[in-house]
Amino acid sequence: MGRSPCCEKVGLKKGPWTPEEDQKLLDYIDEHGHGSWRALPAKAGLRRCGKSCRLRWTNYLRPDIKRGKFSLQEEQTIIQLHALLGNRWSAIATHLPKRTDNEIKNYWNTHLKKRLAKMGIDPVTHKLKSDALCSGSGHCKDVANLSHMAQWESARLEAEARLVRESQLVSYPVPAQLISKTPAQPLLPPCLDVLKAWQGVWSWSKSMSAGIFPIAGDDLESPTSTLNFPAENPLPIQTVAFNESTVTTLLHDFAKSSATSCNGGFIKEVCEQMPELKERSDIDTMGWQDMTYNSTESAWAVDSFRAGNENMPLSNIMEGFTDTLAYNCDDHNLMNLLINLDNGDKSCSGDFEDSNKNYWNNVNNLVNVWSSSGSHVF
DNA sequence: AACGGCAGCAACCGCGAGTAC
DNA sequence: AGTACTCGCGGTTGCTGCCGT
Repeated sequence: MGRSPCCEKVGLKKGPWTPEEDQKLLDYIDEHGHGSWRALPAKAGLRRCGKSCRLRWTNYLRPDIKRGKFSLQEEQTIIQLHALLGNRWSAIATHLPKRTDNEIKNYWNTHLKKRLAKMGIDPVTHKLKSDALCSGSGHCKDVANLSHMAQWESARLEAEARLVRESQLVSYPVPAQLISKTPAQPLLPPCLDVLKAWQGVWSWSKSMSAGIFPIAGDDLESPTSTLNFPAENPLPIQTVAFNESTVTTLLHDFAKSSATSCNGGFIKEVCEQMPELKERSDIDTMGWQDMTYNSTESAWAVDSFRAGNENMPLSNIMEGFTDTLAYNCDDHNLMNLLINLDNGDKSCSGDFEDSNKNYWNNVNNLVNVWSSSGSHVF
């Protein structure tokens, strides 16, 4: 049996909505709520299919929609989130209050994508097509660091999103001591620390290279970025803030996602390389050591990662570490561990040492923040 | 004024995930 | 467990208005 049509095609109106139709839809939803979209058109006296009604409502008629020109801040956010999340418009829209995914998608396709392309930035990878701007400034190293952080942030967004979902379905097996130490935190909006750090880079690059991201054309001079850093110290220490539940989920995912090459013992080993984590009895309590990936039981976790990161294999989260740490001579133990895991042929080079120290410091900061307060920073 | 090209955007389509039965 | 159904998402289409010739 084939797929049933969403509605009877015959006799239903298509195309642009008239003001009368809009009013009918508004009146009905105002009085009854939308309920079943499939049943709505008949009840509301509309000769439209339910899908069309839902789209009209969510993209146009809903009262909490902001229309009109995108602000510079919104443009920045879209570009940054697109770099993190790709074409996941609904996910991007959750970070832009009152904007719909459709509107953001259209704006990206008609404005931002072209603008980036014109500037020599690949709108898919968000990388410069030429490395001319990288020479001598060290900026590319910072961008590379942020790329690693972006991977973390992407994973964190995924984890937080799933926590939100799962909190409504099942109780996640978070250890009691974690729960008791975790202050109540709002689930939304998430703290986009990487974005803020990124804005710092963006702000810095504006002053240094006359606008590597001239997002809004000539009006770039209007200072809308929230962070500015002097050129002699362009990058702040980017503290990545995870709340405890998020880290729990993240590590949980690592254990699962890395299980093809190792079991959950990897997590334990990683944690033991980090003094702050080593002291945490939660690690054993959480049973990482026993975890292995089971495609039947744990498919949901893998899918969750993959769903939004088709271009970023699961192993890339790990690679984010291996790439960084493999160049950091100060982290031999963990480096070797990760190299072995990755089966890569990385050699230790000093070229990236400074910037990667910063990155590794940031990861340690993450742990510090986690251990000390569990609260978001910034 | 007429025409064609183009950009912007609303709306549609097909698919996948989740859910009810 | 299998099937049908609903909903949401992302890609794509096509209408509309603007602009240049």
